[in-house]
Amino acid sequence: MTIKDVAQRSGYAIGTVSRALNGHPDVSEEARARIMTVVDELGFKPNSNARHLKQREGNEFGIIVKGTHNILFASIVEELQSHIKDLGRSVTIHYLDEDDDEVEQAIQIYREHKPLGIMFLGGNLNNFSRNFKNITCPCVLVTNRADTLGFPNLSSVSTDDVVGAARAMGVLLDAGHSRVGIIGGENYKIDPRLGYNTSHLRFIGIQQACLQHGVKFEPDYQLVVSRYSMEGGYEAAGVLLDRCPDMTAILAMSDVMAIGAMRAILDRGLRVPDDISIIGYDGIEQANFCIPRLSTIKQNAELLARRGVDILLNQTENGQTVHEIVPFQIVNGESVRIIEK
Amino acid sequence: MTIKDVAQRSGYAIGTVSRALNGHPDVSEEARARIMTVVDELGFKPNSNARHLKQREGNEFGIIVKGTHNILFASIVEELQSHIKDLGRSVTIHYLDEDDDEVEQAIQIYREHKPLGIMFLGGNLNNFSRNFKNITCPCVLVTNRADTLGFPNLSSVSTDDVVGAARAMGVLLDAGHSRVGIIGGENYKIDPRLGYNTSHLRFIGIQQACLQHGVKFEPDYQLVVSRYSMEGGYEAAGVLLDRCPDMTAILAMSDVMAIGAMRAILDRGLRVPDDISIIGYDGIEQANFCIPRLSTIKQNAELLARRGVDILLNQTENGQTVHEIVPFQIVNGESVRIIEK
DNA sequence: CTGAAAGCGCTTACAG
DNA sequence: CTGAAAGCGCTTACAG
Repeated sequence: MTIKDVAQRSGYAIGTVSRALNGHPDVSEEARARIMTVVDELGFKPNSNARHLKQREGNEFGIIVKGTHNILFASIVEELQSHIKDLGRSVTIHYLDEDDDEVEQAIQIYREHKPLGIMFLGGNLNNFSRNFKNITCPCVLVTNRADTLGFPNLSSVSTDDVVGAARAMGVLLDAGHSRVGIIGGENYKIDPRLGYNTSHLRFIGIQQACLQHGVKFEPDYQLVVSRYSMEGGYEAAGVLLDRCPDMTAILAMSDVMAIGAMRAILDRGLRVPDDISIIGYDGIEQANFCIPRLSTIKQNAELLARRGVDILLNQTENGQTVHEIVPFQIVNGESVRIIEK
Repeated sequence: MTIKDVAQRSGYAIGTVSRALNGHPDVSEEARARIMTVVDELGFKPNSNARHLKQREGNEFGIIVKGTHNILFASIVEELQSHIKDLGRSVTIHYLDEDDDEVEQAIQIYREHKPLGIMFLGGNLNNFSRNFKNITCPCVLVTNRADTLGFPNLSSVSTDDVVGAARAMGVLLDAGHSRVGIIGGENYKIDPRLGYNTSHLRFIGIQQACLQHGVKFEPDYQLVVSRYSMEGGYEAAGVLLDRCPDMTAILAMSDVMAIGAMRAILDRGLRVPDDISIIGYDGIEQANFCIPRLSTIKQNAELLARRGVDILLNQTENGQTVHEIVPFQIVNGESVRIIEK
């Protein structure tokens, strides 16, 4: 079943069928109606390989999601989809492995789909700086800053991770916790001119908060690095509990790690927040279903998505890139105890 | 950058380049080496649109995942990927919306990718019975039974949902709970000759367990239908708590619903399991990090995946379909209390 | 408004 | 073992 069958059956040439199918204006109402009838009768669906192979410019947006397990991304994707649909545009979502090179994949997608624009959910600045020059359509990086990269077609919209982490730490310090364990992601090396990765930014925020509060910060002692998962958080909390007996609180750089940490604390016979307070980061749905409810820094998924779409659309029209910061919200759950001084 | 560039630079014809690229045997070592060098130099990647357009048979498997939010599926996908890679095969994963027609999508993928075989993660029997006849490559449906459909190229591997749910209910009944609330998914209508959907099978299992234990089962009173989400479980539990004041336990047809229900119970000032016991279904990672740990029926993701791959590979070789049942495991968490009689 | 034809980047019989 | 050529199913100038 190809466009040829539709042409034959409708009595028009395949070129006309193609034009009708793609909503070109230069097709008579009569032809359009006849062709559409046949398309319905036959249940014809165009072969997207052929279409993409020939088309010089697609009419869809692309979303590249780094990591299928990232719950925050999942909710941003959902918002993204609905916003794009609201605006009458369509979109294809590409899920990548956590450790795939998202820019390399994007180059492939760019060649093969010629999207109107690409949204990246999560990204590694190293990958961008190395290869992004090969992509020339409008793009926006969501949840990471891209201003330091200086590409003329790459916008970004993100939460200020330095300030967010500083506020998270501030919550604990204000509550009287001066011995705080940190569960963080890895601060992988980036050329400092490119900026920092998310974990590193949050690290800086924590450092700043300690400085402001006049509290000593000893990463070698207080910080344990782990994967962004419940299991990772569980293990890291175990290490911290062993290493820092005087610790009264834990800051986890993501909610999933915090949830793992909570379980580890309980398994040691301690209680949250009575013995150990805990604060997470991201504000995923699950944080609100935890027992006790998790205090956290909630990234505004809805706004990140909406601004991401608007920025990208705007960029396709006038070529202007922007690097926007979206506000976060401090969620006071039940996992932080105020210490009497 | 196309295969033409590689041909030009290597001094071979594009046909030879194509054969070298695809590992055909009839290429001299010399040509292969030279071509591969050029491919590396140029960083050439074949255009998959062109490849798929022309190729009469792809060399990859396809996985179609129904629902991006399904945590059980996510872990099965992970296992699936690694098993397929272990066997030296490659695979493309297609994520679908919860309410997309997975068979219609599969037909499109089948036409455009010509996969060696397709694995479905989750599926609606109605969709299969309506359209699956258009797919003729080997397929396997994972987590649902497909034996009643009788397609000659569709295997299945699943957990016995009737027995699983009966055991879940049995756990509660054995513990002395006779007033049990059920949080279930919708039993949508299927032609009974086709079998039942997952929620319905679990419903039947619960019914059977009650019968066996000589306990009355009144769906209209005891059962609340909801979405498979924490929020859904939360709301459903609220309804049950209002409606059934003498209820001492809840069975949720999925862990995520159970987690939502736990939070709802706490928000009413009740405790798990002291006031209300709860058991889930699926055995997702998160169940083990809950506070209290969730008792549940754990589907064996690793085995479902491994058998799924083996069955599909076997089917590609000898055309035989099988419908396999994989054992589950009862996880005794901390969420079920034994009532003194 | 419509048709005929070129061509997108590959793969694959077919010769040699 | 290698090359020349046909063709996959579309889109898109180009005529008319």
